[in-house]
Amino acid sequence: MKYYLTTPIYYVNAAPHIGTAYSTFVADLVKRFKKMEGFHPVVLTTGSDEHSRNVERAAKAANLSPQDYTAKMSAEFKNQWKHLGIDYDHFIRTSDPQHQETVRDLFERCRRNGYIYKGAYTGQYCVNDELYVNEAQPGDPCPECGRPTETVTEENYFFKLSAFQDRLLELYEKDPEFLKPDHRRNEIKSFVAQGLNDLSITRTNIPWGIPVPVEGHHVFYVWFDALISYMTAVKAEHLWPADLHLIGKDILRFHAVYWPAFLMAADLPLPKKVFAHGWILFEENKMSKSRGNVLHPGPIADVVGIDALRYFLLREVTFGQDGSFAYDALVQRYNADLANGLGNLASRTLTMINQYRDGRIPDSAGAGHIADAAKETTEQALEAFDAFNFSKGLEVIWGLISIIDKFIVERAPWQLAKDQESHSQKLLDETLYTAAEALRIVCAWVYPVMPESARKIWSQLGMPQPIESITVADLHWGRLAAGQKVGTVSGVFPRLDSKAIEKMLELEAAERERLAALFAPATAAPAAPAPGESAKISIDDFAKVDLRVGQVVSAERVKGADKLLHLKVDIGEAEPRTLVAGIAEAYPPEQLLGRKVVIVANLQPRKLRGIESNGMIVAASVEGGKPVLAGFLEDIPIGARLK
RNA sequence: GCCGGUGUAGCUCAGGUGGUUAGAGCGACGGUCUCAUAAUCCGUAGGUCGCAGGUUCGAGUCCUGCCGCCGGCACCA
Repeated sequence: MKYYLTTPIYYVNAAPHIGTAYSTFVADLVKRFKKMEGFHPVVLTTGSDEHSRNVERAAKAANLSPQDYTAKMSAEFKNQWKHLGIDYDHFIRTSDPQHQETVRDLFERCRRNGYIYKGAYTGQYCVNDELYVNEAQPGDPCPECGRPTETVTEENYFFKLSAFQDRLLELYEKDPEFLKPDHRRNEIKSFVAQGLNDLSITRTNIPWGIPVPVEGHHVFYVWFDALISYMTAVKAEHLWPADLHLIGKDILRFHAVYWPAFLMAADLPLPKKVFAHGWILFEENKMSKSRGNVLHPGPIADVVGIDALRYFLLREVTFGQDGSFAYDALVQRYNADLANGLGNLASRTLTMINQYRDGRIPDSAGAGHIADAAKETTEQALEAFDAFNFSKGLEVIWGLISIIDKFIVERAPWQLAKDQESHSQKLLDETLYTAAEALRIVCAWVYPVMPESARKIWSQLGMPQPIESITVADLHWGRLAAGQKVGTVSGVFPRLDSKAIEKMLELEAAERERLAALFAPATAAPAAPAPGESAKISIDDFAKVDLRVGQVVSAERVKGADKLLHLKVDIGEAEPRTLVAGIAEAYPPEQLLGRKVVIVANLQPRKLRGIESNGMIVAASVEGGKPVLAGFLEDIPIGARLK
């Protein structure tokens, strides 16, 4: 039976980081595990999502054509995955020519079934997130990224998403396996239950995209073209539907709502499962470009090894929930679990076989209670891995390592070796066989998570069969052949010292420089404004903004809104200005009383929650962080203008 | 504001349908063996099980209220 799984098709506006690597590591693990379980073929698709106005602009900023820019970016992804040992089968680029055909086919199918219509859209659009902001006013910032939205008016094709509300709800209800983890399914259920709006799926005036059939000047909306790449990749092999889409929680809605609706509309089979994992935080904080705390997998892998990074992420983070990466936690877990645990067990077991049995696996059935423990371990680990609960599975497997270590101490083979009595020698045989056989089983279990390290231990055990071909049958006790010659013993996980962290920090800094250089605008080119950056303005432009010093005279929360404060600010006019500011989460109202703040005095009035806001309070903010108000160190009279 | 989740030893977390002294791993401390990567193994850790009530012979385990944290939606920057 085949098994087809996918990673997200990664958006090419940033180089791969530890978050994208995480998704991809898990996909690689699942692929190897499913192979062990006997699925055939097991096929993994990854790729790059390359269309959109934003990509087009980024390309322009780098003084490259979209083709060249995306080629460079997708090559970077491919290089990273190669460097990280990812065993993927297909790398699909949404700009691949064969992909156009699939997209058009999907569109035609939907249209033939009556789920596409032409309509006009006027509204706010965020270039950065490819997002239409339905209820936004002109000039409003994007709810996702905070960048200003742009007003667009387009005649577009719409997808009748609203027609699928019931069928989607029925899907979630009838097939709980479709969407995991459970709490994500509940979120999506309540989202869909609130009602769905039709979706504009084409764009005009963007040359960089897949042209809509017949309509030369339309291209497809990036999500309409991206999701279907999962099908393009395996069209020739007829592997659709996918058995698993691994995604991050940030793109859940596209995969759990839009995607199945598109497929329903086209009369195509639905994927079997969508699993949304959480984010990898850096020491409890969200990683983001603007915070400058994005970590990359290469520098970490170069110091501790790819496998150790994989192990850490999978063991430390409960799959499906957010998890935290920290250098010291990585080093600690490496030393405790890999060096002292698995590495040391392999080392002591193989060394004893060399010393006491001349490097040959002794003839014995092994100790029964350890065989039982191994069987129990396998059962529990299988259950955990099948449920995508990798941290639990690894915990169970490490439990067996602990049992063997204890068993070795109880039997004290170094004592038995001194006694030439046949009883002792037989017990020594049994002890060594037991340890080696249990190690073999642990090693087989470790393979999907840490392929290279498992391969090393496997070969040190002298196993004739390549580890890539093992199956669940190899997890049974007694498959280790007596008389087999073990290989040369060498440490698989050398202990790390504190210098490892310094080294990783150094390499991370170097990696950031490399990536910055790679994606920097070409030096000779005139610097076009990139998204998030600002174009230069003249002093006259600046003079248009009336910034004033004001003093807060009253502040209260706006009922029914978490983030809004209703403020009255004295800026030296007859009456204090009334304004509404989204700073309630950062500043309790009483803390603001009497505070001097900076106000944009000539902003167009706007009603928020029924209160007319006449101006704006100036605050600095970072993505995902709370706003911080601008203020003055010296005293300054109310009403003073900033210029 | 609405909906959902969650709050247990320094850290990460287990603790179906309520029942003797609340557990594991890691870290820390003490001890031990010597095959092994100063590893292993053994022992110790006295934690108001968020707070306050309630049901019950008996509650981390059920109910109510409150507080904190997280997520989704709304709202918003």
